[in-house]
Amino acid sequence: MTTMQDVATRAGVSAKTVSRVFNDDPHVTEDTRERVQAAMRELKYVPNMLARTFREGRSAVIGIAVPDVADPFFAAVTKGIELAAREHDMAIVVTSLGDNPALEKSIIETTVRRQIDGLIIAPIAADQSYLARWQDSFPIVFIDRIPTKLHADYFVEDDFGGAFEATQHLIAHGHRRIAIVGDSTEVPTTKLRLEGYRAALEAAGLENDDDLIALGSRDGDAAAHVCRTLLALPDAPTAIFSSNARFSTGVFPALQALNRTDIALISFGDFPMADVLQPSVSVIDQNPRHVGRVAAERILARIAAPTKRFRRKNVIPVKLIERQSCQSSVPHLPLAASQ
Amino acid sequence: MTTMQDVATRAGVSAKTVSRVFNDDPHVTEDTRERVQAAMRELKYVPNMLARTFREGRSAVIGIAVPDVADPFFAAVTKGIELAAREHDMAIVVTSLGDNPALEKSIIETTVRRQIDGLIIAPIAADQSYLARWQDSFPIVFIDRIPTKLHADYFVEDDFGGAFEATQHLIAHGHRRIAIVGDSTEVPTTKLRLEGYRAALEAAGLENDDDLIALGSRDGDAAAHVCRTLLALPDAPTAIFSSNARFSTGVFPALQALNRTDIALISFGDFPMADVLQPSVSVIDQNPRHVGRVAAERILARIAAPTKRFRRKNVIPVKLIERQSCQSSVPHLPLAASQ
DNA sequence: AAAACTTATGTCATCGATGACATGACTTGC
DNA sequence: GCAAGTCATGTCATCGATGACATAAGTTTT
Repeated sequence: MTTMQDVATRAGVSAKTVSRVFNDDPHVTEDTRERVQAAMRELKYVPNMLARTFREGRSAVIGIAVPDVADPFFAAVTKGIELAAREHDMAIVVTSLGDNPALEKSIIETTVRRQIDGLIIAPIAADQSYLARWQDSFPIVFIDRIPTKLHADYFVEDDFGGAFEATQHLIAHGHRRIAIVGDSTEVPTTKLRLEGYRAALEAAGLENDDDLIALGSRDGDAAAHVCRTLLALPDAPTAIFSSNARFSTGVFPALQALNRTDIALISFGDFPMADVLQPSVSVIDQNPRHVGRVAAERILARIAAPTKRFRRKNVIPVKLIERQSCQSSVPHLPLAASQ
Repeated sequence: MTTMQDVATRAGVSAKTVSRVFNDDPHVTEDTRERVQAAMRELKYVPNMLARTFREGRSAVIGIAVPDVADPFFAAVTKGIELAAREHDMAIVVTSLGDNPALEKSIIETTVRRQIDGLIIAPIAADQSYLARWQDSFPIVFIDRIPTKLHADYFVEDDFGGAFEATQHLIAHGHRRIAIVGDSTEVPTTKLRLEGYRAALEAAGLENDDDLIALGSRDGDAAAHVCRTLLALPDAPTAIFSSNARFSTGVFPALQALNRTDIALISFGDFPMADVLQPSVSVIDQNPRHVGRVAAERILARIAAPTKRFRRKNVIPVKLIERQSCQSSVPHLPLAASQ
């Protein structure tokens, strides 16, 4: 590793002068500048970022903590963050939190020690109060899920609105018995989506049947199982609202295996190939890349202007992408309540 | 930010003693240790990793550079690397190279300045000689594609073998006119897959029709277009070998749109939902997570034993996953050549 | 021509943790 | 009772880059 001192010796100047040349300081004669540059080239000098960032106390790194980097949703979020970060010469350190909430805190703390300049987190635990002590060291932005027991910036999708729209869409296609599948209502996101679902049913004057609320799945396979149970009910649903793309990729094959593609399906969250499945699956699109970008931009803005005030709560609108999966031939029954 | 000096002052000792307590040095009295630990707790001391790693000249970071973090294949590779790295308290810094080969070098150089301890790269450019100068600073491991103009460790899938097997599989299902779709043969991976394809045709005594070699696509959409062109040929293929999952996700919908799911399809590289499409798509599975893990383990092994010798070239076997997409009802024609 | 300023370059200290070595207190052995 | 040894703790220098300040030339002003 060539250091500035090595270059300085070679060029017959002091390390400080090399530093000046490197940083385009105008107070260097053309002659000296050229000698130093020649020395840098000969010795293939490359700055030691670690030294510089250490001195400045900042690492030019944004930490990202998501449940799973390999999940298409978070992979896309990561990409959005990366592109925005790169425009400011920032690198990203990525961590998967996994699915054990108990580990969240320690995983984050390992990341934090690296003097990151900002943290973007999609938490899995039910309490983020442990992050409070870091908040005056660097900005923290939550994505996908709102922070619990902590005040911090967040960018979440419109869970309530999206769920409402999805459910309404199913109702508009004539469905009256609509099930909701997903994980636990302890997940704030899921709770909101359930509320949106319920609100849409109520707005249409449909009754809320608890048998059709099939939450609590842990993964796609569990959702598939839940789905089979639902269809075996005496008064089975004609439509399923999957509250999360992760479960949709379990539910869809289950319907297919049962040869029940007549059951309508709508997914909160787009997923790969959803548009070419048969039937293609209608979804509420969350635009993960955009979520990543705005979260990164907020981090960067907060770094640039630490005292400026920003809107803390940010809800990103979602968009219904209509495909085929809700067009099953259900007779258009009159709604129970009048229009 | 509390420093060791702060803790030291609080506990009435020197910074060095705090360092000793922190690093479990036995030469500290129980009494002092407790006082220091109390001070650490009160001041919420957290070590400054940047200072430590700067002093040691290592950053405890593995750099990862892939064409696109959001691509499911590389997202899975990344996850594999992350899990292996975490076991050694290493973090990962992820970078997308994009699709402009001219930018590869500069993107990598920005990453390298951060004094990474190792680099895992899936290159996109046709020349990696620029990496030579880094090789004695830290280990470099190539994945997915072999290095060009550089000697370095690599872990690649069995491109030739997988392509051979895929093509053979199509032949075994009665196909005689088999097209290959993919990107440019300038990509080493694609070149090898083309060779595997050709070898399989030859082994079966089938002639090689250049009209069926439809390489050069840039993305899924281009592949879809190529696919339509192929099917419009007077003597159209009955089967398509997609040399890359990225293109399969373009080809499949194209076949579907044309209502030509009778055309057999096999993909080099599994992709999300391939198993639930109709027909489900047979693939050559590359096990990206495993690729990531072994690459990371090699980096870690090289860091631990810099002088040890390792096998540089590593070919990871691939596995044919048979699904429905090759079972189209093509009459079993006799092979042109005798068995 | 002396004072005042400008300009190129150098010296030193610093960021936080920690190795190398020093010091001083106390113990052990003969 | 004193040399040698053990142990807790401290001091200093270091990693590489760079701000603050210093110096030594040359230039302008009066």
